[in-house]
Amino acid sequence: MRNNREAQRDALKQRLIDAAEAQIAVGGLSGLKARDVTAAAGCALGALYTAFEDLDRLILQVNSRTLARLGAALQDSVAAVQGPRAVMAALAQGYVSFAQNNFRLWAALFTHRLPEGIDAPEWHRAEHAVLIAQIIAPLSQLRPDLTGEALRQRAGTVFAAVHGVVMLALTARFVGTPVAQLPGEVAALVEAMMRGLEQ
Amino acid sequence: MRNNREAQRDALKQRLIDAAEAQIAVGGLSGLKARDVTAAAGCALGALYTAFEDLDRLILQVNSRTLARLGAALQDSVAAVQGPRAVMAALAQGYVSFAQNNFRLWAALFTHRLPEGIDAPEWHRAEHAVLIAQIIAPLSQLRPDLTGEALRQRAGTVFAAVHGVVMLALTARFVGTPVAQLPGEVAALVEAMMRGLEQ
DNA sequence: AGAAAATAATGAACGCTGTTCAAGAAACAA
DNA sequence: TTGTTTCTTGAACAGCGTTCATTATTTTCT
Repeated sequence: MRNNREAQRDALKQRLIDAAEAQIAVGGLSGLKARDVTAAAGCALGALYTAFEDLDRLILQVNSRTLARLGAALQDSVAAVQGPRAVMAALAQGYVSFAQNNFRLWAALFTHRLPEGIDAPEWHRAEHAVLIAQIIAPLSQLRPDLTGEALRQRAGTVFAAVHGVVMLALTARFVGTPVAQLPGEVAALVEAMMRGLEQ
Repeated sequence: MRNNREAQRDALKQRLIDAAEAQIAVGGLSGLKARDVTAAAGCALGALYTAFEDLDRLILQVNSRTLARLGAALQDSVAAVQGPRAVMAALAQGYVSFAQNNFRLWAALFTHRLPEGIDAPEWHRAEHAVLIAQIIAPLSQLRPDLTGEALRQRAGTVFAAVHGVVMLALTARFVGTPVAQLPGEVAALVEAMMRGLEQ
């Protein structure tokens, strides 16, 4: 039965990803320990390295899940919203909420680095599109002159600007908006960008 | 001679900070190793812990230097510039340049975290004001209605937005503006924000 | 000046980390 | 069943930050 083998292997992988996700959610990326995660998954220490190349690749899987959940959350946030400006505002607030409610998993998306010289597989690279995908439609309504790569790039800049405000507010301890004012400041930023970006 | 003791102690501290700065500049925060830094500073491993409480506090000193240099660089970038919009644009470009030319030291400012539960001393906290200080004057010209804490907060948001774009462009490998387009995208963002922020 | 006390420098040793690998167990093929 | 392949195991390894008894130095006292 080859099925049995592969099934058990996949089950182990899932248990490891589950355990790693739980551990990151509680203690952040630096709280993820090989010994703890294998203990929680109910396997030996060495088994981790039969399922994944190393800890970094396991983190990749966790980040992959987080990106999927983030994409879904953003989609939900614009489900009942009409008009490009309102969509942008809703997306920004959805992003703020997700970052707050999934703080350590969200932070792991941006703080994790593969070892020098190794880059992430293409499928994972592609998953990051969810961060920008939903910005493109409303942006192109506001700026019909932008198309293709230029549009995509401007969408990336809009995302990065909002992300910067959220990131500094939630993680930097010296600069950054107080969390209580975060939704308001993000709203103001998005509105200003939209007004300014309109031709 | 109490002077001699203190002088030698201070000299050791300086050598350690120098060595740590050099090491971070080359290999990033994760490239900073206690054994390497003490070897480069010409002292024993244990001596580091007579000069600083731990490696984190040594990094704090390096970040302190970087912030001072960044502050000076921003000041230089607006030295011969007139008008609030032009000052904002110059500050943003100065920030982009500094981040590019001092990449790993700049990144250390935002990636370093003290151990959970320990927060940075007030003097270091205060040093981060340089990131926002120069934004306040031109912003208050564009928005005379904003004063005091509200003005300072909006300045923080403007900084965070620019920082986000620079950060994602230089460090995130999946999203973010290509470095070649970074100055242009930042310029567009700042202009849009300024246009949008004007009442 | 020399002796005593206080302080700093030293590097082996500790505990923790991610990762490996020889040995054993389990699953498959004959 | 028997032989072969595959996976699992956890002790062992190398590297890390940090500590601490020991040694060396500097300062203070007489």
